[in-house]
Amino acid sequence: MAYHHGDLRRTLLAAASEVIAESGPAALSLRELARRAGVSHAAPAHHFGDKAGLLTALAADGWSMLADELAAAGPDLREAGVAYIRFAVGHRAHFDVMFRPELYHAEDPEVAAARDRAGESLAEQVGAITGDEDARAAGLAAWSIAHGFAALWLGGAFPPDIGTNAEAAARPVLKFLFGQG
Amino acid sequence: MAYHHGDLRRTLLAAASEVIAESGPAALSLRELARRAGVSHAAPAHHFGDKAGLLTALAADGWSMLADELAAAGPDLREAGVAYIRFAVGHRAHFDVMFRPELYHAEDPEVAAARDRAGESLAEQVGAITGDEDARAAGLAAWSIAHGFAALWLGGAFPPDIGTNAEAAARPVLKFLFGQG
DNA sequence: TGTACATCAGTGAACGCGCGTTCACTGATGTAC
DNA sequence: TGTACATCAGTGAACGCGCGTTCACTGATGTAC
Repeated sequence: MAYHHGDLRRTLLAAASEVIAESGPAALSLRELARRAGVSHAAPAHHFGDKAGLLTALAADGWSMLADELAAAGPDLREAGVAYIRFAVGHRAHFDVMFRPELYHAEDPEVAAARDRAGESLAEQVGAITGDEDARAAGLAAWSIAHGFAALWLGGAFPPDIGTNAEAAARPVLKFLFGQG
Repeated sequence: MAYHHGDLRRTLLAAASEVIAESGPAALSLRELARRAGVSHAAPAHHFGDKAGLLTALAADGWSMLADELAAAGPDLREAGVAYIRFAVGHRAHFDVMFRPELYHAEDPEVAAARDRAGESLAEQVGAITGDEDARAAGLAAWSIAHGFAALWLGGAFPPDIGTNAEAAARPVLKFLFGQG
């Protein structure tokens, strides 16, 4: 192992994802990340300042990826819901952290920009299918159902016979909200 | 202060609710609870065995209260959604813990019984408004939207202009799901 | 091509802290007689 | 009414642990000349 790791920042973020996906953000310690990266225990602080700094980087990445996936889903609100759930299941650690603003610097400019970008995607998709009157309630409903499904799925709250494919399980549920069309 | 507290178990659970509502379950320590209850630091372990034991008691209380509130909402599914959200906002600590089964003994018989009771309430309410065909998807949709709204509300994810009354904000959202009737 | 130097990524020893758990104990309560 | 005894709620000292943070340092890299 060279003295200079070369890509330690990215390696530490990947290790953090693993730990959080396995045991939640509470179980995260900088020393554990250092151990996983094969690096001295003081190295993570060198890159991120402190634990909140590392989680801020993770949250920023998460909001940014979510914004990309929502934009890629196109104007179909139901597809956006599926994309939201796919993101949550596929990037569990990011999803977990993003919605715990008390764990990171939520007002960090990079985080705020990515979060706003995700919000705008959703707003456009909602606007495309509703009148202005119902737009707000429809947007909250769409967000709530996708978020709730993802959270309950990740928490293992659904009965076991729902299977292991979140996307397939989600489609009929989202269909119920947005009609059969 | 008498040597025998008299109601320490209940006092410790109440203190745990406060701490969790303020800072999340990760911030909970038995020693902090003992401090709040004005009792020696070893006393909580005496009552609950360990931290997971205390959270198990909290989860059991939570599922039981939720089951009661769902039953009290009557056969109207939309009212059940409102009751679910009211419970989450009013008993934030219980709600937080209930859906983190990794933190407590989720297979504890008392927990399982209360959780099943809540599930049966929901199933009855869903059955009352849908054919059998859609019952499953409708049930998951109803649970998802109520749970998602509650989680996003508690996480402070909604825009500030949504106000401070969760129940009032939730009604038009739930209406969007279950029709205008 | 070679040397000097600045920069900065990562080290490792040291610190103090709060935690969970253990365990022999003490004091209050209630019951038997 | 009084005494003996069992029970159990709560004590407090002690332990070892992993953590975050600090700080003087060392080794690798890149650039100027």
